[in-house]
Amino acid sequence: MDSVLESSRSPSSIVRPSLHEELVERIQTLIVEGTLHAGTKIPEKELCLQFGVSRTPMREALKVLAADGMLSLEPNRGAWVRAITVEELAEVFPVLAALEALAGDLACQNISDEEVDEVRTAHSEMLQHYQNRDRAAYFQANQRIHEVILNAAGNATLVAQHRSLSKRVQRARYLANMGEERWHDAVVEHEHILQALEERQGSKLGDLLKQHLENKFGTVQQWLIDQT
Amino acid sequence: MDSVLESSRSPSSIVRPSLHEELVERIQTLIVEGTLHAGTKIPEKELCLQFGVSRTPMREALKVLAADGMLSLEPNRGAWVRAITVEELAEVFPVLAALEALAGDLACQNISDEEVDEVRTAHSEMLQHYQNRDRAAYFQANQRIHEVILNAAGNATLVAQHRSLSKRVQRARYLANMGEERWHDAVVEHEHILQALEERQGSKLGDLLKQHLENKFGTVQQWLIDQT
DNA sequence: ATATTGAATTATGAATTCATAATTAGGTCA
DNA sequence: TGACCTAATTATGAATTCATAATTCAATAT
Repeated sequence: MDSVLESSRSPSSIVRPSLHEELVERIQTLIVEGTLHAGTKIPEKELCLQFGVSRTPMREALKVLAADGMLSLEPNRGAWVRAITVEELAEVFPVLAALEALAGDLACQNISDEEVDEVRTAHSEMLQHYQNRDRAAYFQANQRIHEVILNAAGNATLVAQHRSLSKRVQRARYLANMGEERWHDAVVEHEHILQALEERQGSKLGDLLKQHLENKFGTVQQWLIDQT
Repeated sequence: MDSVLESSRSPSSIVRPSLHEELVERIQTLIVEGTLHAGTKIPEKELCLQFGVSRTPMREALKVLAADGMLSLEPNRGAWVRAITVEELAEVFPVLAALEALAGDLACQNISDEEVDEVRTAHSEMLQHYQNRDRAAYFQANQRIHEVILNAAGNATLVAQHRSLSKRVQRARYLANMGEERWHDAVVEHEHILQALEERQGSKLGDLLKQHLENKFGTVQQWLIDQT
C-alpha cells in the first residue's frame, strides 16, 4: 500500500527513503511491468543480489507488499506474485468504481481551471492516439486523465486507496486490448466525462466514471478468461 | 492493511501465523484500545520484551502497520502512533461512506434471510441499549450491524479496504460520544437502514448508510476539535 | 520404468551482531 | 542559573548468523 503519510520534520529535509520503501517501489514496478509475473515465486536471493541489499530490508518490503495484496506469503515457502483471478477482478472493479465515482464528485468541487485544461489536453492527445490506433500511447493519456481527476479530488486517502487497488489490476488492464467497438464506445464515454467535468457536474461525472470503469471491467474480464 | 489473501494449500492445513502477522494484530489492538496512544512513540524494545520476540519480526510488523497508515516511521527516529487530525478525518469519512454505500447496495443483492435476521437481532439489542443509555453496549451492537451488512456484500476486497480505513478512525469514533439529540437521530436512521435492508432496496440502503456515516462524521469531528 | 525413501542441499523465519544516527547527560563558560 | 558544547549512551537500520522447514536428488525397492 502507498502510505498516506508525509512526515518530514523540517520543510525541506533531505528525503532519504529507507531501503525497504525503495524496494517496495522497485518490486512493484517489476510486477506491474511483468518482469516478475503472476503465479511465480519471488526470487528473494536474486533480488537481494540485484539490488545490493541484505535479506532484512528485502523481507520487510515483501511483508508490506503482501499486506497490500500484491504478493502472497506462503509460510516457509516464500513469497509468490499473486495471480489475479476472475473472482478477484470482479471484487476489485466495483470498489475501484465506487472510489472513482467519489473522486469525480469531489473533483468537481475542487478542480482548478488549470487542472481542467490538463484533462482537456490529455483528452485531445488521447483522441489523436485513438485515430492512430496507438494503444500504448492511448493507455497513457487515458491514465493521465484519470490521475488528474483523482488528484483534483484533493483527498490523499482516496488517492492512496485507489492506487493500492489499481495496482492489483493494472497489468491485466494494460494487457487487455479493447475490441474496435468497445474502444469506440470508450472514447465516446470520455467525451461525456470531459463535458461533465467542464460543467462541474459532480454527481453526473461520478456516475459516468463508475459506468466507464464497469464497462472496462467487461473487457478485462473477457481477456482474463481467454488467458485460461 | 488486512490481507485479502487466504493461501493455505491443503484444506485444513495447520495455520501457524508468522510472528509478524501476530504482532500486527496485537499492536493494532494496543493502538485501538488506547494502550499505545496517538502521537506517542512506539516502545520497540519494550514491546519485543513483552511479546518475547526479537526486533526482526517486530520491525516487519511496524513496516506493515506504517504502510497501512496506523503508524508513521520517522527515519532514524522510530515508529510513532499516528495522531488522527481533523483533516485526515475529513478525508477518511467520505471514502468510508462510499465503501459502505457500495456494501449496502451489494448486500441487498446477496444477503440471506438468516443474515437479515442477524441484523434484526442486533438492531433490537441496540434499541435496548439505547433505552438504557448503555453507550458501550450500543456501540458494539451497532458495529455488529454494519459488520454483517459489510460481510453480506460478499466482497472480500471491499471488506479489507473498509477495515483498513475503519481502524484509523475507530478510536475517535468510539470515544466521541453523541449528544442526546444526535443519538436519537442515529437510532431513527438505523430504523430506516433496517427497513431498506429487509426490502432489499440496495440503492436506498447505500444512500442511507452513506448519510448515516456522514452524520457520524459531524459528531466525531466536533469531538476531535474539542480535544484541542 | 516408476514410486519411495532418506540424506544433502537450499530457503525461510527469526535472533543476533554491527555501524551509524539520534538522544541524553555531564561539564564548561557566560 | 542557563545556554552551549562535547562525550557517553541509546536506538535505529541493516547485515549476518543460526535453527528449522522445505526441496532436491540419488539410491533403493517394487
